Amino acid sequence: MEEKEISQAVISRLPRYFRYLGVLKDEGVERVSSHDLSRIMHLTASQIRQDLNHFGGFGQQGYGYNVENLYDEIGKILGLDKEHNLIIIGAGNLGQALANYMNFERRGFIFRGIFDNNPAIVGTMVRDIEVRPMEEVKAFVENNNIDIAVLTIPKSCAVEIAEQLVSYGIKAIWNFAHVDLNVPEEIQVENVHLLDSLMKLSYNLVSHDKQGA
Amino acid sequence: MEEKEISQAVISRLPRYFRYLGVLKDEGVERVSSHDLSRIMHLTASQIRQDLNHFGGFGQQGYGYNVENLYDEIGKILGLDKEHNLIIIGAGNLGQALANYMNFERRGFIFRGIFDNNPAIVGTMVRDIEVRPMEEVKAFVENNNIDIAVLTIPKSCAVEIAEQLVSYGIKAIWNFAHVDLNVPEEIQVENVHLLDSLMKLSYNLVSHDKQGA
DNA sequence: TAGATTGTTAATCGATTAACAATC
DNA sequence: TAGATTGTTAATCGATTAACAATC
Repeated sequence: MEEKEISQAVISRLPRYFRYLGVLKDEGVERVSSHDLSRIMHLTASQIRQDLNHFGGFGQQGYGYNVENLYDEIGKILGLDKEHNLIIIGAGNLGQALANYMNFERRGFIFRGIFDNNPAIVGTMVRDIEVRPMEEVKAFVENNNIDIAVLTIPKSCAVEIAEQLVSYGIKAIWNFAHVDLNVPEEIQVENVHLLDSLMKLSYNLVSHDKQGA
Repeated sequence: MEEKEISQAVISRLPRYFRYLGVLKDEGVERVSSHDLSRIMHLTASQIRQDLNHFGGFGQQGYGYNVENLYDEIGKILGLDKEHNLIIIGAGNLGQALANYMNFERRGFIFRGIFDNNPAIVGTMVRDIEVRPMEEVKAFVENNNIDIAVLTIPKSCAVEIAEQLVSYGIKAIWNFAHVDLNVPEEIQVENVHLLDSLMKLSYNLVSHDKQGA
């Protein structure tokens, strides 16, 4: 158990570091100092060094950080060197869009199946995979080593279905339903509450207008 | 200028308050104390009172908060009593999914148009609205009082198109492209970086496994 | 009135920033 | 070696929690 307990604030910044380092790497940049990176990313050099040092001393005094090395290390920290099998629950517009958007695949998130309880949708193809009925989820999860479920179903049934998925052995839920789930704390949940995000945008828009008036 | 400067941490919690109050309202609950609400929402009563008091004294000693009134007030704070016209830039899977998912409409976010530069998509119908070519964006924004643009385009062109949209008069951008935009600070931007969110889930999944081993 | 619960001030906690000795 | 830049400790800042007087 090398790492103690790293705050979610730090974790949330890791994918962004990863992204910027990827760009630098693609540009052929070999090394970067915390100061350089801070200018590009609009945060403080101090914060970058603090963040990275939660996971180890990746830098070298007088030199900075090796871009490719740091990129790889952060990838490993994020678990991108491992493959995760995921299924999508709910083959509506959003479920299908996520299934088709598969930059995720490139990062090790493998789309294995998609399920829906609407007979009109079951049997149709989504990205070479047939939509299966909900009754088959249990067996599918158990037989295919699925650890992530993506919830793109209405909030009215999301809480219940999440509980079922956990009982089938799911370890993590990427929740797009607009409701807070009720699962044991060892199950990882990441919420994407689109309406909340849009409301926040609305607040900032309206309150900025008010101040500018 | 009644409000000074309210932290984004507080703003981020408002939609969640709004959601829970909506549920209570639908259940016919008339009043709620900060303590009751804290138990339901899994946060402290103190935080709820602090958060709400940034915007005014909505409660009453010895009674608590009137559910319907507080719901309405938070709605107003979030700007949900006003209508916003929005357009979607990029009619791929995600753009179409968002166009069709219109719980947003119920909150005053009105879908007015959708644009794409792919000739194979231009002219097709998305939710009774024809996909228009990108050349028409400028005139459309100027003539239809559009204030929000939803970006569901590849990151390779997102930064440039965002700048153009701003020059056409867009006030806010809901950005689904996996890149940080470069717009003046008076333009409100809300990022939805799906891959970042999934990576965070991955981190928590992997690091939890490690600790449980 | 007595009990309940707010609004608000003060205390605590955690996260960010600054500073600097260590070291490449 | 001298200069650069890290890793890390200390200082600051901001956000959360606790406490309590005000008041319905």
